[in-house]
Amino acid sequence: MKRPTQSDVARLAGVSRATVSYVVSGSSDVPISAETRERVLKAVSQLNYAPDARAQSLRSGDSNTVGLLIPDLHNPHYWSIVQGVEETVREQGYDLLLTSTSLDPEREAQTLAALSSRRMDALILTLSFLEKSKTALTRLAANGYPVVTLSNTSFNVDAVVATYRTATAQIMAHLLGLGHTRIGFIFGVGSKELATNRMAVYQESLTGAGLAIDPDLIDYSGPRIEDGYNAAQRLLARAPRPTALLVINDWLAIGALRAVGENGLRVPEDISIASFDDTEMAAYLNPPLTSVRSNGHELGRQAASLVLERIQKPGLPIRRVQIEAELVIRQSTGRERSPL
Amino acid sequence: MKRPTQSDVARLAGVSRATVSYVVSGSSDVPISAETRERVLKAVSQLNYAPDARAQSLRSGDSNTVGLLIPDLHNPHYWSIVQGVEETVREQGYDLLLTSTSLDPEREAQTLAALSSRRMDALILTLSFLEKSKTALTRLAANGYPVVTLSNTSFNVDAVVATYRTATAQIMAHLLGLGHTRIGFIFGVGSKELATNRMAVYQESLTGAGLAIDPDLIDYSGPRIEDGYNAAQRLLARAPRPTALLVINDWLAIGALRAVGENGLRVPEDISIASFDDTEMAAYLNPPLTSVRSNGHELGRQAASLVLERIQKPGLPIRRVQIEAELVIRQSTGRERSPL
DNA sequence: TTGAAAGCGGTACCAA
DNA sequence: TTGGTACCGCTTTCAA
Repeated sequence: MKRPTQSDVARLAGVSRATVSYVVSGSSDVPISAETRERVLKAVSQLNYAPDARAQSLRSGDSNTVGLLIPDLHNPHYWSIVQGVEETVREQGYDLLLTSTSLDPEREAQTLAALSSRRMDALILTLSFLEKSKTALTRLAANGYPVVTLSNTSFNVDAVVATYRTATAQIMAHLLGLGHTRIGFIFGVGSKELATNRMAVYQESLTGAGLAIDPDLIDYSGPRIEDGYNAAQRLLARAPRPTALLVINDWLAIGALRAVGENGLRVPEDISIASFDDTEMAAYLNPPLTSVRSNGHELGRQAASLVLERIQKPGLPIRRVQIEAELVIRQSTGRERSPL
Repeated sequence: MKRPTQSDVARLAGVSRATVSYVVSGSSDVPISAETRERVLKAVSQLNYAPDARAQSLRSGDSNTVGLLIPDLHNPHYWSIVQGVEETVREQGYDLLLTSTSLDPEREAQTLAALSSRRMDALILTLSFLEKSKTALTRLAANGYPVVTLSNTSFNVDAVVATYRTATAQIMAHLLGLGHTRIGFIFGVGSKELATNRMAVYQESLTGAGLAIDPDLIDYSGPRIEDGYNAAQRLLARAPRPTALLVINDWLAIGALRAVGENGLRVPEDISIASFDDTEMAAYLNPPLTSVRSNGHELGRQAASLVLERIQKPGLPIRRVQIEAELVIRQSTGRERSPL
């Protein structure tokens, strides 16, 4: 049993396909007699007809769909981005095509190409492998196709970027100010290209304070919550152990928090923990997490707005929205006073 | 600057459109001379041509897209479902169209209708408002369209359901066995239709133990983390306060955990907390959460597999996969011993 | 081995 | 106020 088409409706109502189209689309500029409209509508509901969005899209040129590429569905920070995007595009009558690359560089490039086939009205990308995806991206954006990236790229497309420089300097100053001199860094990021400036500021702050950079205190882990746990375990096994842990995101910080607890250490009395993202749960953890707020939800909303606006006005110049991350101090950081 | 079409490639390569189609699709059953293929491929890359997926879909009948409807993007449980689905469909070469209804009954029904227009190859639905969405759903599934629901419905479609009965009875027995007689229930669920059996078992267990059902101990809250926090605050304000809190999901449990902490109570010494879902973070919270595992990731995978299989074999009988939720006891529950 | 042409299900212009 | 029809970009017979 096939789905009914416009023709089926037309036949049943005894009108032409054009008339069905007029009635169904409700275009007010084509006058249709009340009587005809009635008949068509009856046929529509009788057959349970719904126009084929693909055909409409093919003909009209737009698909009412926005594509979103996310590196990793495990990280709550990305969820909040998705939320922001989904909300915003939906408000404007668009649907969301979601793709994740599972942090696989090959897949990221492939996916970019695949997305191009779908002729969506716009694309929102949180790229992880900038170098690798460069060609595909520039190709996509070449003809003024609405694309916005949420990564700190230098590509010639609209961008919404969270800038971590200042906030990272602040969190380091905060920790240093509390007397911490051995600050571990759990750097579990999908691709190192991504958070380089946070790493840079971490190191600058250390040397700026006259401290040496101890490679043993930097742990490159995976992106899963247990990776954060394991990284923290490794770091805590150092002697002397770090008295503060900077964690690349809240998700891993949860794992770190657990590891710390299992080692019989209290936060913040024995060890301080600070992280990035400040996702919704950060304030509710035990203890509430000191975190650098990057506000994924807002990033998502901004990105969606930008790209939706570009659909309307293709002539717009390239825009670059900076959202300053902001340090939120809670109870997971405190004065250094552990005997070691 | 428009995107190049098949015709453009054909013209540049000096062949017919059909030939381009053959080469691009790489269909081995149509022999193409190496020389021609070469020419076409060169034209393709020169023009940067990518076939229009909408046209392909319109013509060939399938869209390689699976739709997923989720009630609430805030709840991590749903995220794990999304993950499972996304992974699975992607493995099979499908894309994912994600829609959330933000727990709005009207939107749920509308969305269902809208999804129907898109002629996706299959639909995976986690409905919240069963009664309200009934018509739209049955209409959708009417013609053997591949639909699977993750809700405990009686509709005549494939279903993957987590059954909570046994596990809920177990968790109640667990709490009761620990000596708790005042067990609060934070019931922050999008739609009450959904978790009725958990509520039923909660009440049955109470009466089964010779305990009265105290309506003051049941808090109907919202689905956000702060709703869990507020609900717990309200419950803790009762006199005498509950000595255990059963929370409808991990997300709200995080909020509850915080509220408990702010009241100066220790978990589990002063109060026990147990919840549902056992999302990834449950084991890492402080203390690790006793939770009923419903395994969203697995639910998502199963649902996707089911529906993908149905695409292949439309004749399959309706299937109903039950996944038994399973009690995972951790450190957030302990013996009742508070002086009150 | 390649090309011509008929659709897939709509939209929108032009005529009637 | 309604109908005829060209076309969106592709796939797939059928012929050549």
